Amino acid sequence: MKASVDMIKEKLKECGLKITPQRIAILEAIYTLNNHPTADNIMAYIRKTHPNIAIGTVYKVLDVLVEKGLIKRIKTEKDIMRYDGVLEPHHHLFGSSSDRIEDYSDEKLDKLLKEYFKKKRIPGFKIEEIKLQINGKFLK
Amino acid sequence: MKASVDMIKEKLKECGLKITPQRIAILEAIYTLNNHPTADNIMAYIRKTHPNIAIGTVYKVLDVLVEKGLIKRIKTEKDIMRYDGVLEPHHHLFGSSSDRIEDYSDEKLDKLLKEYFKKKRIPGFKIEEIKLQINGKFLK
DNA sequence: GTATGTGCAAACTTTTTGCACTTCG
DNA sequence: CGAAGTGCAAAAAGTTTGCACATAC
Repeated sequence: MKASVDMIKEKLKECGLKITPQRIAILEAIYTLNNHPTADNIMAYIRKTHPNIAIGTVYKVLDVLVEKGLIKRIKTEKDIMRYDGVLEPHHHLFGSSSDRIEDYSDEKLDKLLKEYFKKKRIPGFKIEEIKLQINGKFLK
Repeated sequence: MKASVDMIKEKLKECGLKITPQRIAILEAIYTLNNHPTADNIMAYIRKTHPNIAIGTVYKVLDVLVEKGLIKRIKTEKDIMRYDGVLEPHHHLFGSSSDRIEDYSDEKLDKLLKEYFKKKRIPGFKIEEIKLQINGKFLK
């Protein structure tokens, strides 16, 4: 997913957020890196063009973007947060012997799950979203 | 799941780990708390009976137990690790507005998924385990 | 002009590490 | 006894916070 600066500005505006170079840079980084980057990855990428950006700002911006739903946090079993700019529903492949995380989209599977949970309710719980954590090995 | 001290000792022995009071206490805590505790939760619980246990020890023990497969780390989107003593395959319900995580077992669903992925291969990836992250709200 | 956002540095939280001492087998 | 494990305290890593200054609208 590659979003233009104009698209990014549009999105920020829709959320009622001010358009700042830092926010644009951070969103661009997430879309460009596209590999579920950490705050640090984002910093490193942005430093090239914005040498003065502060780490605190990166965290603050990421928080706001998550809050507004422009990006998502990814569940991992490390104590490092990773971010995802892909908003369309999708699943994740986790490399069991690496930090690699890849997207996995599968409409047919989603339909199957939707059907299944239409009948099968979970008592005491209202499902909002189902994501698969597919753990395994990348063959490469 | 409530494991006796003898069962715990057995498990430790099977893994080639020495049987120490600290390890027993930590495993007991995880099995008793049974709610995907954090290292801190475990500490707090253990302090009652083992006032001298060190945080460093808790982390070291947890690491070894994960490494040996006696417990698992849970993927969350917080920067705090949580642990799970249930080894049978199961899924998790995540409260979207709380830190609550509950187990969800569903053999029929597991069979469905297994069938599905028997036919549908993911190129470049060897699946080892599939876990559902079911996000939603606990009605209570 | 004013509300919002940024930079910086300090603080905080969670986890890791090193090393002397202790304990299990 | 020797290898493995523990306690302690210091440090690392990741994230959050407060406040003065800067910027978007």
